[in-house]
Amino acid sequence: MQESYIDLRIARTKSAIRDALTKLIEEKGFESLTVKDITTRAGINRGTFYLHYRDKYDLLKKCQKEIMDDISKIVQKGFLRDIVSKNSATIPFHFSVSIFEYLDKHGDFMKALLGPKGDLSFHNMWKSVFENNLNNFIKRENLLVPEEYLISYIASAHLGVIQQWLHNGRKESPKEMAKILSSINLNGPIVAAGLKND
Amino acid sequence: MQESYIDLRIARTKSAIRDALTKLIEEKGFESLTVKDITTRAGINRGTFYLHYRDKYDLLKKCQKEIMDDISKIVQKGFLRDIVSKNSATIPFHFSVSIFEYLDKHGDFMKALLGPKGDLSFHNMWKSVFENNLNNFIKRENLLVPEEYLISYIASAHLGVIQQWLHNGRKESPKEMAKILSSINLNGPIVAAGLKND
DNA sequence: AAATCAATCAACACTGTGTTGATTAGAAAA
DNA sequence: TTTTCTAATCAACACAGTGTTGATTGATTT
Repeated sequence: MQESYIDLRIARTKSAIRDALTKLIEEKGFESLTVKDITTRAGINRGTFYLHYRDKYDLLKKCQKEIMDDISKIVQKGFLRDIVSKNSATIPFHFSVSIFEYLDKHGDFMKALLGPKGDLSFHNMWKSVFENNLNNFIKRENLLVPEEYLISYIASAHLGVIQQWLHNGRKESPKEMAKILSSINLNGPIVAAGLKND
Repeated sequence: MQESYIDLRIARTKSAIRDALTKLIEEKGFESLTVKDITTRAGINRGTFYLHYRDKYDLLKKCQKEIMDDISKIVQKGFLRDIVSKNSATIPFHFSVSIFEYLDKHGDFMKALLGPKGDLSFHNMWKSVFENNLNNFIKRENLLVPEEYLISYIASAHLGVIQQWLHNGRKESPKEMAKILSSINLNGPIVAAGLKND
């Protein structure tokens, strides 16, 4: 079996483009960077960029799609496991760990895109992932507050913690982070803040 | 006392520009819109725009600064009240109501800027407001989780609920929204979701 | 009614875009 | 190795939007 479906030149060019993209997003933010910036940084001709991507938005979209496809697989795995275990009393801990492990693996790119100069639509994709997941676990009969606000609350909170973790340089392990999240979720932020002895 | 410090023509032009900005952000997002778009929509000459703003970023910055100045005043008022009442056991309810009332008053602009096609730096400004406020209320001795993650969690969660509320057309009253937030904060999201009887 | 100054308009150079066609060079296949 | 591909290069193009200029118009103020 021949493995040479990809030309080495293409692989080199593409990874140079994506490395340049990651760095430039952190430096000046996605909207401020130009195709010229990317190709200069990547050390390739500007025309070459257009052989692979329609424009900088197309590049970003393709990078993000790869990420979200991976995440879908992780979500599916977690979903199957939960069907088996039938334990939906808490936001699944193992799913949470898997997510942090994935984020860790793609740390630089994630930090750039989920950071303060990142891409808002990518933020929203992540929120949607959490929102969809929450829909599978919420018991609609017992809600103390409107479902939509509860879901927004949790999804945004989780994204916020992830962003903070990426910003801090990912010092805590994925397991530690999952524990922190589940601790706040279970006790509630007020108890976690030590403002109420429950 | 003469009130005519501002020329009517300037006032008209500026409000036309800001109305156009609000609508265009909702339609195509801030980054995609051009100065030409704004002036065409506002019915003014493109050159006129540059008499008032350096570029579209300057316009956005000035709009946002007005908002954040107002918010600072609201925060200060709340802070003074809390010094008097000494009741810091909960995230202050009245502060929360004031914020929702302010957001309601500037609903269209807020929805545009805090929405999915809005401006990330404005999102971050709001998060900072919440984070700074939380720093005044957290008891650092009793924390169950690292302070920074707890703060990120709450700040992001609150912004998320606000965004959802703006997106939904602000159907609930500011008081209702403040109640919803404090309910989740006090009980914790898991209890609020009916997944644990506490 | 006169003075003031915001707004208009046309023209300018400049930067980045996306596409073209001819050429070069490096990877794959013989 | 040599030959064959084809990715990458390069220069040139029209086009969009930018930010600035100087002369002119006209609404508002005094």
